[in-house]
Amino acid sequence: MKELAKNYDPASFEDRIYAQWMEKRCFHAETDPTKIPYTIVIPPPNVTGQLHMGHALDETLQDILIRWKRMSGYSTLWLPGTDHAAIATEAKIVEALRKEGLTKDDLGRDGFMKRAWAWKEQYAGRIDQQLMKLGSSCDWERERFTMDEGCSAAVKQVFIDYYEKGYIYRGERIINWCPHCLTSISNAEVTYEEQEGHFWHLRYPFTDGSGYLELATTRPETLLGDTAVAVNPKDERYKKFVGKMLTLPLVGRQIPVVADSYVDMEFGTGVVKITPAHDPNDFMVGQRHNLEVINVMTDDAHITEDYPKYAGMDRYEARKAIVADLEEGGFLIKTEAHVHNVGTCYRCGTTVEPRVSLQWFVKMDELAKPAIEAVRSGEIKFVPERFEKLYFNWMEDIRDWCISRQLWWGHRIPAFYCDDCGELTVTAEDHATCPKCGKEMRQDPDTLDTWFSSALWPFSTLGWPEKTDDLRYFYPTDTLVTGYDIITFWVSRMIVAAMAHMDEVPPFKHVLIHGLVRDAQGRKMSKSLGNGIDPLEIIDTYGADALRFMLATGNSPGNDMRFTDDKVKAARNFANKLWNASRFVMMNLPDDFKFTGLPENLRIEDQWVISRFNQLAKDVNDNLDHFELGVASAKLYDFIWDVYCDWYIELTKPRMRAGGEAKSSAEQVLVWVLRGMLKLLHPFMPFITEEIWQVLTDGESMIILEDYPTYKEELDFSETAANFEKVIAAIKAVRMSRTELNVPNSVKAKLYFETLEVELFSACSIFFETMVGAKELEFGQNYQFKNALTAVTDCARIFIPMEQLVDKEKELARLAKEEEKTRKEIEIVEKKLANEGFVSKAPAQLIQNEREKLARAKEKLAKVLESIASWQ
RNA sequence: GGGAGCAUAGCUCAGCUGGGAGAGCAUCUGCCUUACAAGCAGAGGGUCACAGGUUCGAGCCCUGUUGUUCCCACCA
Repeated sequence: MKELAKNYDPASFEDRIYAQWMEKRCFHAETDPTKIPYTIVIPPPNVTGQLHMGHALDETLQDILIRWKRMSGYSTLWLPGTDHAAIATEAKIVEALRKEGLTKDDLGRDGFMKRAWAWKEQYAGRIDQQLMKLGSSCDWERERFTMDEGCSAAVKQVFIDYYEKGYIYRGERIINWCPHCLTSISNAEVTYEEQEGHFWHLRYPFTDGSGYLELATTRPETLLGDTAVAVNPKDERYKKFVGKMLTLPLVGRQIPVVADSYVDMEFGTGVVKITPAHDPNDFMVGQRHNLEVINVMTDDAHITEDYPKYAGMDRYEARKAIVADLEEGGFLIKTEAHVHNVGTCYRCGTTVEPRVSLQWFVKMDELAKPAIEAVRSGEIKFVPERFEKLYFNWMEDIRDWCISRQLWWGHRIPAFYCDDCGELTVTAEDHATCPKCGKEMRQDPDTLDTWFSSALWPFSTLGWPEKTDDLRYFYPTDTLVTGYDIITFWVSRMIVAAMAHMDEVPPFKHVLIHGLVRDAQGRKMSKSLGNGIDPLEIIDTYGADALRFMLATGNSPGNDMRFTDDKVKAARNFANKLWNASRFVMMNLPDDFKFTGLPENLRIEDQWVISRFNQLAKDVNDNLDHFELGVASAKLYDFIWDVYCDWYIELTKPRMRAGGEAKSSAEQVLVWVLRGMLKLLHPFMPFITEEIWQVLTDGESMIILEDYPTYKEELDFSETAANFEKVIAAIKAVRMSRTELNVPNSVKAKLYFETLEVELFSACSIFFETMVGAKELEFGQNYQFKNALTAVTDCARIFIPMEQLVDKEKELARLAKEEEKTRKEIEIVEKKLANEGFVSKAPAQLIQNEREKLARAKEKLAKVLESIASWQ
């Protein structure tokens, strides 16, 4: 038999194991009608050159689920995400071009796209390298979909369909514009931050010279585009001014006073200047009052040529200049400090500029209805459930979705214009000729919001709109794994798209929501803070299994987790423990060892460990079924470390030394449990389990092709196991009194038992000899020792007579502590049983348990008291 | 302003439908017991934020309070 290397070194086998899975096509998805399909969707990796810990979490969770399902007999497929980070991607490429002294326009659209693809390929290798170990169950060969290769037909189809049904329209809207990225960004992509600014109180004079209105603004530079001043119609102070004209300072334009309920009478002076082109609310007021929309800024937020004095200044320079001019002209009353929220671009951090422009929109209210219903009816379930509220909040208050982006990297909008006659055509063709005048048409230069194509992921990747076998077999998918931060961006839109285009069949059944991975201080990992951790470095240091296990353990779905090195280290130590335990088992196997399964004659400790394992298999399957990955992995950790390593292996050591049947039966049980354990753990730590498995089975099989263990009725030995727990309790009690009294392990002593369980303990005498330094065991009643330690459990009193003097005070103190603990327990249980309400209403089984507990505690107390008395 | 989460050991967090307060790390004690010092055997440490309520019984359910984090909306 091969041997495991002396040291656990993940780097020495992880790559090799991965290559084997790929070579044997272990995760190749098949539309096998004899199997149940299990499809999983995970979010798009961000192809910007860096994989974040959040993606590592996505990959890990989905990989655990896939492996578990696969071993449980399902045909599995995962749909990895697309490259969604269009803005960031484009920005990176533009930046690279700039360094070469080039712009997008120098390359042209085709040249730019070529360049972008080359850039993407360059990073793809790195991303794959990182992803492969965490998301190793992905059949990359088959599942490589990209934004232009895989699903552009689907994107066009959906766009045209929406357009024909009237869900897509083109309209002038006030949108968030990023003057740095030069593109519109959706409301969801704007982050608000508090900034210290000023409140400038201004004076707008009436044209007829009859005084002025005072108003306040935080953005004086937008004054150039003012086309009205508004007051609340109910405001008695200003009622008489409604309809009068004002002269706009510095500009001289005549603007009306309008009445609109949008104005808050309580705030400021109750008078608001209206700039429809540069504020969303003002835009709406402007629409209600038919106000002119005057844009005063260029794409990159500089003042336009229309205002020669300020032309070319950026918005902040213009603000200074205008404030100075206002002051000079006597229009400035006062300036106050003011803290207000400013919208910034979530990508580059630039303050967004509300801006009127012609954009494409999807009308959402109708489309949202079936999507809301899909969750409401329970067809789609969020885990944990509370995130459904977030979903409903968003969907029920949904706004139209601006889908056009002024980027080149993305799906182009399939709309064409005729420059001659102004005709608009929407078509799937790459070129269009005008249906009216026959001229070549010009395609809309914009691209679609990347979430528009991402929203189609659950079916576009399966070949839709073609009716492929994959689509029939794997749709709808089972589970979506993602973080709560993109429920609104992506999850909601996938549901909407599927309900609209897949005959109202929801795209997935479960949405497993996980939290964010934060740094050790609990801060969000971000580039600007520089606190991001590269998963690849962690893998290099500790191994992929350790990182995976850490990510899956010790947290519950939807809650954020902090990333610390210590946690990864703990996971690595666990892997090391498993490695060494396996090594121990294997080095004790004879050369001609054949695994034949559980032997006929199981000893008590065998039944105990088998029964515990059986229960573990049941628990882990249950937990995984409920997406409780953290609980499942914690149970595996406890079983492997505590039950198997610290107890069972130790228990078998005397048998291994003894040889003969004792040894050979122990070998079979050790290997049986080890095999089962490896299989149960495999989804969580695939590499180490596969490596150990292959050595253990002489490379004859792969663990990923094995069946996942489940609960077996015939392996339930809970009664024997409960008995054996008594032995464990006794060993622990003896250990405790010995260590408390500082009796080293090397000091051997005879143990005297007072117990009714003579048979049980004498059968287990070997364990007392090897584990707590017992010379031999004797059973009897009414022992009297002058100089002995006592260990008390609820079914036995054990004396350990010592040759050297026992510290009487210490031993008495220890016993007193024991007495107090036991008395407390008795008190609690007695109180409970004395409670009439409890006895009459609690379940019978519980009452029975309490009675037994009381009896045991009383027995124990009696024994403790006896021991104390014997020292007097 | 609307909504949600969190508050449990020194730290990081588990605790699934209400039924004997847990883990890892840290601390202390004793061990190189030939699988493992990345280890072994033990110990100490918690009014489960606070106040009420429901219940025979509350870390868990309800109400309120405080602290904290996040999301959405608004902020002229």
